[in-house]
Amino acid sequence: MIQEALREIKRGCSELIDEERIVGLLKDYFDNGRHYYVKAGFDPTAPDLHLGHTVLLQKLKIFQKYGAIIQFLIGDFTAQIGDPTGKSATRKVLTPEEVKSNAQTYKEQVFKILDPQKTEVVFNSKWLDELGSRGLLALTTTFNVARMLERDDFEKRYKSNQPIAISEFIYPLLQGYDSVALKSDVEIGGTDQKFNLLMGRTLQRTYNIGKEQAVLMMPLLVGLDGVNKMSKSLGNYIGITEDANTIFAKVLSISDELMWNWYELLSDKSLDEIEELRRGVQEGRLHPKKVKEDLAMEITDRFHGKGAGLKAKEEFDKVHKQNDIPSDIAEFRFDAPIGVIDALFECKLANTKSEARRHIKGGAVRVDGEKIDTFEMMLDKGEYILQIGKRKFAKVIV
RNA sequence: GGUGGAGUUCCCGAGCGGUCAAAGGGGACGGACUGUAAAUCCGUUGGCUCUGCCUUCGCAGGUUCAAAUCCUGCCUCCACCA
Repeated sequence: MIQEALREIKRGCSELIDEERIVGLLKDYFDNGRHYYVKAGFDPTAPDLHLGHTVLLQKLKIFQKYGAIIQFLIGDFTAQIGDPTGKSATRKVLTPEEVKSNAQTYKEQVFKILDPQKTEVVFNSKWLDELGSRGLLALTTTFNVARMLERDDFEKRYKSNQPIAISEFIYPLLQGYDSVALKSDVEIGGTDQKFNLLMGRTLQRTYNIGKEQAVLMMPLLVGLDGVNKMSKSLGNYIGITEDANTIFAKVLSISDELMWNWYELLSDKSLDEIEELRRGVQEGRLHPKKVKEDLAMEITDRFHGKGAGLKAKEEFDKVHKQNDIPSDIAEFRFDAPIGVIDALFECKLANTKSEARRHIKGGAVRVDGEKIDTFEMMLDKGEYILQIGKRKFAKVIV
């Protein structure tokens, strides 16, 4: 029982520190029904979650299955500093209203995965505000610069004479202090958080709270491009509030190779089931596309309710396999005959008229399914289906 | 506070008086091939009333027939020294 739980907990993780501690917690839960606390911190500056964030959420869900109470920490105080992951050090300070509204958004999105009954949403300003200068000073004396520089990012910047703000040194301390205040038993986070996560252990020891949190690190989800980590700024992401058809289509667009990684990190399927799928594909019994569709449907269902995935798949097949037009394309009406180029522009299929021309020249434009090769075509009274490429459609009524 | 360097089209990065809407790469978008996958190959990548015209090379002026390229001032970023 414990072994099975442990296996699920470790699934996909890149590193687990203090496995014995986890085993102990699980044992206590199975034997005595005692709950324990698993902490995960989130930044309130970016309330829109994408699939990358859900890797952690999936993991938290598994913990909930095995007796954990989740401490869903919203770092409203620490957001004022900004985690020093190499980017710009200064950040916009959020107003309390903004934090509140972002937190609300979080809750709505997060509870699509987590069980609210087993989750506590907490804000670190609660105890960090109270800490005061005195407390902060005390906190800083527990650590020293040399050790702070052990952190990869700091070390690199220090050696290459890049600036490091003092406040950036404070950040890991505060995050670690969160674990002291919350008395967390486990903290999970991305691999990029290793230093901060370990700080929680160190400080729990320093402050003598009688336990040291285990640390579970998850790899960063690789984005749609198959190369970089999923991030909004790189545009290789799937937002969990995106519509069902988009989510489905985006998942289906990842490479077969990446699919297995996503299965491990995002699917509710057991490791055995996934292994079986993999073998099936290897032996040619299963078409990789079919396997990927299942994953796409599972993920779509997760955010849009059961059945949404299947619907999205049907819509997808309708558009692509049968070369049919989608069922919900935008309609545009014009009072007078209009040239194709203007029509493409007005229907927003092309951002500029020059772009419209280029697409025609490149053979990408179809009117009612017929490829056109002239700029001069006029759309007289009637209905037309305009199309650029395979997926951009518009209906024109003159 | 002092000294030196840099700001180019979505990004990186060449260009250093005309042949520059600006090399090359990346990304993006289109085409072929497929499973609208990946990989690969090809094309496009400032705007428009499109064989031409207009606006772009940090900002503002100036020199010149002609400037991204030269000069002046300003702004911003960075490095080194203090």
